[in-house]
Amino acid sequence: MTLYLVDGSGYIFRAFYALPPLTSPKGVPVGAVYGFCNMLQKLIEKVDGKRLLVVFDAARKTFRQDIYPEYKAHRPPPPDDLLPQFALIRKACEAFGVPMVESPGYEADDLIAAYAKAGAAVGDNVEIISADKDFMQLLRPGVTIWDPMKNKAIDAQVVFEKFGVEPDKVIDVQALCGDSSDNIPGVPGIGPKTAAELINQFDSLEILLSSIDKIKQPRRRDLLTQHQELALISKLLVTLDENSPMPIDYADIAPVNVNIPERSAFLNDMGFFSLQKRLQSAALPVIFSDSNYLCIQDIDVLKSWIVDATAVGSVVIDCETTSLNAMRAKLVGISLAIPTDTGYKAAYVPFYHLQGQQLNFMDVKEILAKLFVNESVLKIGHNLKYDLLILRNCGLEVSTIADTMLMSYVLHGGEHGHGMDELAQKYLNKTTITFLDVAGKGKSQKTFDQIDLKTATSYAAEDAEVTGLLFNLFKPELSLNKVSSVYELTERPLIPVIVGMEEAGICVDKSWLQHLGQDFSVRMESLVLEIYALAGGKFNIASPKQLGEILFDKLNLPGAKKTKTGAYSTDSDVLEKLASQGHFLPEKIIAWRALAKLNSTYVEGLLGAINPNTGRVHTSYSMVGAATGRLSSSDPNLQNIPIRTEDGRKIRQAFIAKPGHKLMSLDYSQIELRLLTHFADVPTLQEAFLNGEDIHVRTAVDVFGAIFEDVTPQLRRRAKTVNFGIIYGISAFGLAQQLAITNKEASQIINAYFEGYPGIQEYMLSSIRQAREHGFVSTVMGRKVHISGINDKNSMIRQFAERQAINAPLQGSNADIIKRAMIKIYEFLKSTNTKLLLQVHDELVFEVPDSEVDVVSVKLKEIMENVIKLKVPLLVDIGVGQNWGQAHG
DNA sequence: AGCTTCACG
DNA sequence: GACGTACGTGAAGCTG
Repeated sequence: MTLYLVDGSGYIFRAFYALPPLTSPKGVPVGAVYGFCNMLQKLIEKVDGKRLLVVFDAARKTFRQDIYPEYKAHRPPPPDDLLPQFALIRKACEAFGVPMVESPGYEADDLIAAYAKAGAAVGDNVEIISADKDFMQLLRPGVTIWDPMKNKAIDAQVVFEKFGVEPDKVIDVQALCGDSSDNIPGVPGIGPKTAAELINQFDSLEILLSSIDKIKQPRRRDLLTQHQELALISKLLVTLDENSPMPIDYADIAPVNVNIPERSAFLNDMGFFSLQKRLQSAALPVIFSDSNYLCIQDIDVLKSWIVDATAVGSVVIDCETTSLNAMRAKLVGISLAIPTDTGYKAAYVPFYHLQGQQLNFMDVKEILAKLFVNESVLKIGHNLKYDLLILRNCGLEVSTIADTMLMSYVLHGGEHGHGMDELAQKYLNKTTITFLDVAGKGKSQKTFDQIDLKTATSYAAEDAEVTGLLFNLFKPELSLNKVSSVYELTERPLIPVIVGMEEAGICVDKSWLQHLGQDFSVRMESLVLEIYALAGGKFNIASPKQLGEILFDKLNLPGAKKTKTGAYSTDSDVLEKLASQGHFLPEKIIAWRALAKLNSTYVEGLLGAINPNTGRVHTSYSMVGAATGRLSSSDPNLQNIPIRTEDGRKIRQAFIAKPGHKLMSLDYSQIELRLLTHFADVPTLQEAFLNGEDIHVRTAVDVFGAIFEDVTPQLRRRAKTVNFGIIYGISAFGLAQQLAITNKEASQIINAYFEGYPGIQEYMLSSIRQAREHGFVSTVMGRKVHISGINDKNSMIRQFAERQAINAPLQGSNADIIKRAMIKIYEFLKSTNTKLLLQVHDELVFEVPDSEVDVVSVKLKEIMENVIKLKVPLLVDIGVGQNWGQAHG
């Protein structure tokens, strides 16, 4: 048995100073209470049936003041914001069902010592939850200490580092060196180092005092002789009273007994919504089938399942294939799950496994096709975008869909990932069989068609069942959490749009890429020779480690910076600084790196990504990749095709329209700054956007105080940097870095910005406040982006979260707007021969028949600009050309 | 597998 | 008083 003893009073003070100030909806300061509840919950999760006792100080006056009136006398009274939190923390203990004790005349520390002794007496383990050094004296076999703020154990080694002695001698050292924070006098003139040395030599204070004549140093001898009394009193003061009275008998400490309604009421009262939500989603009763999944090998059995699914009105589907890349994958089987009274029944229908008795796919297809297009049967899937693409490539269409991955995304975006294995663990308390479990990993990894039917069934059917159970769980949550509209109007209708884009792919000019590859390679070869000559020898230019050593050890160039792992940094910031000082080697490295990047990532990457069947490149969009609501693109990533340099634009020119067509690009102009203007309601910026002004020039005027006609390109660029900085949740340091100015100058610019654009600072503060109070921020469409770490005690983590809170509504609203535009455009394009091919966050790329260019472009622009009515107009720029380079303008 | 660097919005 | 930051992604090569 373990007893956990929480130093409640100590924790309150530490939490109060370590955590950011937080107020409840009623305006009561609750920062320390929040920290306390979190800590308590973590403990309760860990404790699991064992016992927990929170110990408080009863009042300021204790027996120690009788011995020594000055004890803790200089301590200021607790700050006003902390006072009301003492009572709230006691309420928190009640709400969490945790017993607590206090005893008049004794400090929490004494009670903890007494309970620790009682625990040791009956052979229990005792863990003290506190970072207070005064507990170190209690450390012994059976008694451990845990620092709840730093989340680490305080063991004998930590004690030795602090006091220079073993735990059992700590009080002797404290008696000698005293403690200014508690006003314990000790022996004046003796510090911790000397104290430890003396105690290690003499073993205890008493032996030391009786052997003063053995001390060689005359000064120490005098001090000790003169202040013997003080030393003995100090020892009394620091020694915890193991015999203090225990208000609850050791044997009667009740196990934790949570009263859930009471806890909910308390947490809601405090405004701790994120904690409340976390606790609600824990411990849900979910019934799994007996895991005796059926492998369907008989056509009549399959038919009966379809009858069932049709009768119930919903079915989970999950395709098993040979590849994660949907455009290259071959379908080998489909699992199904159908709701029952208690949960789901699940089965697997294999047809293209290499071994085992299976149905003929043509027969299966015929039966499933009817089910899939039946609009009164809901087809549920996890990442249905993938399954829809696979099925479409087999000639199967699916209507009326629900996607548990997207449900998780709108409910829990920013909280955690949305993979099925992770969700099953988190929400169903179920460890699923993973693909790696059945297929192995590395070179010997099997494809799914090589898996035996029994194993395949247990994996595939389980996935279908899990998906069904997740659907049951998430569906009611959507409206409870007010995210139904994001799910129904944005995420779900986007699925077929993305399927269409991935299926369409885009044409790349193979011979142009090969030509570019040649050109880049030749230029790299000559750079390599120059680099070796400048470096005085051969080395691997692609190795940052070797490069760093050459630049900073061998050539002793200035400005060496270290990365967080201690290696030399050789990133472009560093190299460019060196190059600007006239060093040739860094300049050549920069040039080589640019070409190496273009060659490997783009020339070779894109050539390798051409699908042999379609001759086009098909990216895969992740609908849940970015917490803010953005899409992400991979395999290959077509959202980071170069454009900023001349060589880079040559890569972009490789994306071409098919014969008789043009590529057309429509992008939202300054959409995030417009959104900021909308959210912050800044009159001058609204006016500037209404008048179609150059917004960065305007900023130069408003913030730098320039005259409109005098804004140079350089000044405009600086203003642009500031505008971007604002969107990113500006910090003086970050802006200073970016503009190569001092922190002070950067702060002045930021202040000028806040003054010139009233509303901006309020927007930032309200975003941060919302994140603190609710754990998420919201976009224009009501998407929630959860922000974690906003209440963290570590200021770095906290400030990072604050910048996220500022940026996420802007980035996320942009994502919402373009997604809604894509959905509307998809409907419109059904009546044309134009296809939407790519999305790059604020840009859409289309392949348009030459004859449709004029008509379609007007309509697309209109749709995009009118997705939503903001306090500023949305503006879309259009470009058309034979390739993406031309189209982007 | 983690780190570093760099491509984009 | 020190710390170490601009927001969001994915891919490639090196290193251990």
